[in-house]
This record gives sequence, structure tokens and C-alpha cells, in this order.
Amino acid sequence: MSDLLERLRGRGWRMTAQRRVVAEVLDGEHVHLTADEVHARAVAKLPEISRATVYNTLGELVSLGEVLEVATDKRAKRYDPNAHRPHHHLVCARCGAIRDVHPDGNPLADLPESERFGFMVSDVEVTYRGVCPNCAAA
Amino acid sequence: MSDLLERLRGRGWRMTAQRRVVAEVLDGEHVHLTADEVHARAVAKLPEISRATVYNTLGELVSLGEVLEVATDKRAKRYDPNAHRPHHHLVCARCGAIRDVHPDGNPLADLPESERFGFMVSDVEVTYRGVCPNCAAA
DNA sequence: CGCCACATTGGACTTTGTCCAAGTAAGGGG
DNA sequence: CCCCTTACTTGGACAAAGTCCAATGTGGCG
Repeated sequence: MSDLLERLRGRGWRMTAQRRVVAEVLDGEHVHLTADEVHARAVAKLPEISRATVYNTLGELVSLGEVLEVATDKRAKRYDPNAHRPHHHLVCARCGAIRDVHPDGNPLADLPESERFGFMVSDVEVTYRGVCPNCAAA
Repeated sequence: MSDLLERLRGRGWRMTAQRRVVAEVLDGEHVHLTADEVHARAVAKLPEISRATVYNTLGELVSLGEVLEVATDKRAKRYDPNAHRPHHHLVCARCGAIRDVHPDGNPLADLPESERFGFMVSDVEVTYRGVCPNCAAA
């Protein structure tokens, strides 16, 4: 995990207590947190950290490609610390749980030139929806 | 398009001027409007219609399965009147515009049993991201 | 054609996120 | 080791999208 801090320093990040805390929160959680959840956990380690800083830092981590933004439901964005292994998401339609999955195939290759309408397509996101074992049992 | 109104009446909808207007707006547009855009167009036809009614009506259309909600990011939800033909979306990262696309391949088939974690997977949503010709030019 | 359950309204409220001017501190140069 | 520059942080105001609610209106059954 100090890998992450190393990489960030290498990219010219000024290393502040606030950024360290946000990075630690993301690195410690292997779930997908909302910005407010990140803020809540960050406050537990550094009480005076502000909401604006958490938003800024998350935004920077996203543009550096260290963290992914995921909008699976219509509520808050979630932040996915697992940016270095490409993957997609499996979402439970009942309880909202999210799992990472690694399907075969490459959906980008499945979009022919004739279906790109002049867009410069750079990325694809796949969201599988279903019912998780817990909810199916209940 | 009166198909839509017929189906809705058949499902016990009380047919009000407001609902008719919202249905007409959606039916007339083959793009994906935000709730506010639907409201703006509805006001043009029925000046006293309220925002709350547009939100209510869109919500009802979604739960009846006549319209799809598309949440591509944390901007406004968009409403996709084309609920009866399966397709995926191409989203502009800058301006949020959405196009329907029909890629090859079947992503559901690309998710092996070992990656389903006991979920009953029923649906898959694919979102391609890029920059549209307009935004690329600007 | 009258009634009442269902619809509509507008405004207050909530949630999520952005912006900004002023204060603070990281870390390289001396 | 200290200072200076400059990037970073802060809190509060603001904005956008959506929800809620009590009062009012009305579609359409009987």
C-alpha cells in the first residue's frame, strides 16, 4: 500500500496528512465507498479534514488513474480502489451489493466502427444485474 | 404512439392532460432526455404542469417498464423511451450526450459460471465512454 | 351528474457535489 | 536548518437534481 503513496509522490504529489489519510482509507477497504463514506472514515483518523479536500483528493486520484469512479445506482458515485486490474461489476438488484467480476471477451472490440458515430471511444463499463444468493434465499 | 397511451390506460392509468403530455414528449423524442428537459418540453405544451408531476410520471413509466432510466454518471438521470428494443449506450464524457448502439457479441455469455458467485444474473448494461464529435471539435 | 380516490401543485427540504477567497504547510534552495 | 514559494486545505456559500407533503383539483365509475 505504500506502493500507492510512492507512486503518488513520484508523480509530484505534495504529501500531506490529508492525502495520506484518504489514500489509506481507500487502500484499507476492498469495498466500493461513496465520497461521504470516505469522508466519514477519514474523519475518524484526522478529525479536522474537510469535505472539500476529500472530494478534491478523490478527483485527483481518479484523474491519475489510481482509483475508478463507478456510477452503478443513481445515488452517490462510488470509488473503486482496484484500478489496476480491469474488471466489471455484478450488482444485486435487491440489496445493492457490488462484487467485482472478470468476464471473458473484450466489449470494446465488439463495437464496430460503424456503431461509433464519430466518437473517440476510450473506455467501456459493464454492469451485470441480478439477485445475490442472500437475497434469493430470503 | 397512441399505442403507448392505450397500454397505459389498459393498466389502470387515469388519463390526465399532464400524463398525456409527458408521454407525448417521450414518444416524440428519440434522444435521451433528462427529467428537466422533459419538463421544459412539457411546459411548452401545457404551461402549468409542475416539476413534481413530471418526476412522478417518469417514475411511473419506469416502474411500468415503458421507459428505462439510464444513470451514466452523477449528472441527471436520463430517460430512454426505447424500452422495447435491447441496446446499449455510448456516452460523451464531456457533454453527457447519449447515443444508442448495437454492439456485436453477448456480454452475458462472457460471464462464466465461476464468476457469478451464486447470483442469478438476469441483465447486463454496457456503457461505452468517449468524446463526441461536437466536443472533440470544440 | 356527483363523488371520491387518485392526481397535481408549489414550495420547502435533502442529498450530492462544486466553488472560492483566505489561511496553512510541504519541501527544495540557500 | 530555515525560509520562501507555491500548492494544498478549509469552511461556508452555492448549485443541481430529486423527494416529500398538505392543500387543492379532477377523471371517470356508478
